Amino acid sequence: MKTDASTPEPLNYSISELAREFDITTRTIRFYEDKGLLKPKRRGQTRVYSPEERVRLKLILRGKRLGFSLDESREIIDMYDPAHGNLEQLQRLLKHIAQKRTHLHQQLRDIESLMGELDEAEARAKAALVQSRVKGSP
Amino acid sequence: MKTDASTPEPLNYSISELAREFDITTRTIRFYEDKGLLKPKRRGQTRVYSPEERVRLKLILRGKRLGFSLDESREIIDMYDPAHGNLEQLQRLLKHIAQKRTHLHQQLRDIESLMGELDEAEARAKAALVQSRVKGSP
DNA sequence: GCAAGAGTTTACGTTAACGTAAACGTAAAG
DNA sequence: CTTTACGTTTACGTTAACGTAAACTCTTGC
Repeated sequence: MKTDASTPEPLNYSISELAREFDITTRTIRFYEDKGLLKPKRRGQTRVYSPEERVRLKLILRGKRLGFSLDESREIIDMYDPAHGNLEQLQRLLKHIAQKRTHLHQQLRDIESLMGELDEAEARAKAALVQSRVKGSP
Repeated sequence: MKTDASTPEPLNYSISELAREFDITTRTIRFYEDKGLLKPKRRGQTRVYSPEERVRLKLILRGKRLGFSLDESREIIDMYDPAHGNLEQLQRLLKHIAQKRTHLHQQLRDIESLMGELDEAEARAKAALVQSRVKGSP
């Protein structure tokens, strides 16, 4: 049994469809291609994006939200493919993965700190707001 | 009772001390000052950084780790001070805080996804590594 | 008294990540 | 046939966040 019958995968996307979906410009998408992050097929001279390419784009944008450079996003995306074969590269890949994990852990700590501080800031603001009402509306 | 006797606060820091501690250049620190993120005192013409300024610097660098621009970091730092008095600004501050929280939640989701994917990638790599050993060392 | 070391200002250079615009091709609609 | 919509390439412009270097000041140890 082939696990299908779930998503009817639109098979392909145009550049403007992707631009609309992710709220970016076509210029941006072409720029990513220039940088080697995307490699769409061509129908004539027009770019045609497969679902896989769409996923890559999503990964790039997620990377951006985490403050990654395009090069970093490329590295991460490269971790997905069947690991370039040889043994030495696999070792490096594992190291690389470990590094990224460390990075993410730091980000987690940073976010937790900031969240807590936002809580305090909000509390102070609300307190000040009450004061301001007392003095403001007699 | 004054809650003291804990940290012997070095009282002040030179620009190069801070640069060393946070592993950045003095140029970077001066740049942040140019952009209005730091306002050290002066002893003569030399910059003198208080513990408070040091904290601001830490906040800026944490912001960088989270992919924030200097302007965003400035906004966040501004949330800490006694909320500029008037009522309307307090409302906006609260909205602003809510926005940042939303942003952080998105980042949390992104990190969780990426973590999971790193796990999978690592598993695949390790599996491939085993295969490579079997074929590689007879 | 002077060389070394730390600090300062001023200014031009650089890189990443796009924006913006010109100039052109192509296919469907009226 | 020509307008409209979408696509393409090429190229110059822009902004953020520093790097790099020159030219100068101050203090401190020898």
